[in-house]
Amino acid sequence: MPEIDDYSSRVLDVVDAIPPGQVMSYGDVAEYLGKGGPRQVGQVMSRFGAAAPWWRVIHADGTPAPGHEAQALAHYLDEGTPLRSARPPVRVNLRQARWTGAS
DNA sequence: GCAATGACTGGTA
DNA sequence: TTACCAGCCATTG
Repeated sequence: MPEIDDYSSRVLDVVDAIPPGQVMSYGDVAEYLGKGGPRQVGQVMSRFGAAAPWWRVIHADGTPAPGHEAQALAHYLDEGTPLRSARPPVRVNLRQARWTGAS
């Protein structure tokens, strides 16, 4: 198990705070933290994503993490996340599902 | 210090 | 819709 540094810890904290049925883009998370960038968030998710609801963090175009599309889709259907496309390429409707930190 | 790399993004064709 | 490109930022060799 890799050690979790402070930045990664914050990223996971935000991801964990995303309510079911909603998502955030990598860029959104980075902007929310006010530090680093989308690539940094992605790197954290690749390392520690397993310890958080990674399927709620997707690309700006609504597509989930590569290599986990089927898993992500299963969670979306289970949580009722608004989908624009329920089959590959799987795409979440960010217009509705986007979570900015406001409850 | 430089170059390559990656679960990124937005624009253009 | 997909494909390619330039910009972006931290990590790694």
